[in-house]
Amino acid sequence: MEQAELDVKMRILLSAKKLFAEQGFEGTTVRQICEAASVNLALVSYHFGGKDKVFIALFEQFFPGYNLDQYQDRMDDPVSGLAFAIQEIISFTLNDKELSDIVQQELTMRSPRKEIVLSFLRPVWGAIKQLLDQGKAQGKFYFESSGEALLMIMGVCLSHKLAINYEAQLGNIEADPAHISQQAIQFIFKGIGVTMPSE
Amino acid sequence: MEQAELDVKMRILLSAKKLFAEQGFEGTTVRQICEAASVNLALVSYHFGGKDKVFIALFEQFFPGYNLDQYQDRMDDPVSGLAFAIQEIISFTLNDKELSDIVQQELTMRSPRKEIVLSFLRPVWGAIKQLLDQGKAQGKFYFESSGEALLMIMGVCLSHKLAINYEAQLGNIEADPAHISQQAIQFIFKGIGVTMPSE
DNA sequence: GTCTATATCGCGATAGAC
DNA sequence: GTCTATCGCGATATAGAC
Repeated sequence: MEQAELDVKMRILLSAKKLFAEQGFEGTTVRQICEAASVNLALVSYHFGGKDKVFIALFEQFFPGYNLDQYQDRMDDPVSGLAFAIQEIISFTLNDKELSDIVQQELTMRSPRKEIVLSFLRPVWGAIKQLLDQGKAQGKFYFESSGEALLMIMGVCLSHKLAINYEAQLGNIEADPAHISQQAIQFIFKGIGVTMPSE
Repeated sequence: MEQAELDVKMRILLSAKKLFAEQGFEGTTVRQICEAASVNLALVSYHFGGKDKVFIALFEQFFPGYNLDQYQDRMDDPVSGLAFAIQEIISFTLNDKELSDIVQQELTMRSPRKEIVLSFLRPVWGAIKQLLDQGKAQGKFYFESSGEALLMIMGVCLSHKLAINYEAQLGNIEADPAHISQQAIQFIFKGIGVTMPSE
């Protein structure tokens, strides 16, 4: 009956992810999670050991586990490596909007869960910072400080998530992932003085 | 004794702002607010009518009430107007980090408080969108869609708030408001193809 | 206006039957 | 592994003394 167990655990995780994203961790009750998952109230504690543990399990289960080394060959050149990384990040934020909403929520407060989230994020941004430093050393990027450039890049990568709040104001915005990545890469490359690679 | 009343109300508001920013609205209790404000537990209900009303009062009290028309003359030229607006927004997010953290939290979830927050934000971004459209019409800005450009600008304006999470990784970042605005304006202007105005 | 005391509720967690 | 029933706590809000 291991299939059954995985099934219940997964249903809890998926419901929790959805509800945490919509209402925040504190704003979500175990009762809501269990109702949404069609699961008995006691099973969150039984399977995970409490609401906090569900949060951790969420990231272990759904945060993309790259292993950025796996893409080492594509990361060799700073320019195409940066383009690839930006596209991967935007792809993740579009693919799992719930988890990336949770990330954003937790990062803006001093929650006890912040360190968990950061432990998953740091390697990703670290790899990009490295690309920026390499690119600058090779004379391919133009900025004063790679830390500041990285911040702006983070902002642009996350900006499309703001769109949902301003739909009426923004006019018709293309929702296609490839297009969004493309726009972001263009904007960022202009910002750091790179001419677009010819694919 | 009106001075005393204002004093208690203000102490409640300031404590609530701080705690909401740190812990989120749902993660903060009325008890915590009252303790931080050195005020009796019953006074939040007495003066504001409940925790939710405190949230609304927060924005009415602390959200910068411009009246962007007030700066109409500085907004006449799209280029200098945009630079001015970016600087004002970053200035606000640096000046009241708590309120801008609250904004960011509420925007990522479907909270009942979201509409309140948006009603304060929409005029600001609307004015900037107008600048973008004007600038494009005058051949001063280069982007495909003003909606998409606005999103990236939002992202860059908010990006410096991410810095606190990655201090160790970013290296030494200049914290001076003028410098942060300057960097953001430069990056954005490059992104939309504007050469820096000579002050 | 401010306090204490308390009503009422909903939370997370668990004991124990099945 | 799943259920019901419930414990114990802490939440918001308020009644009523001062």
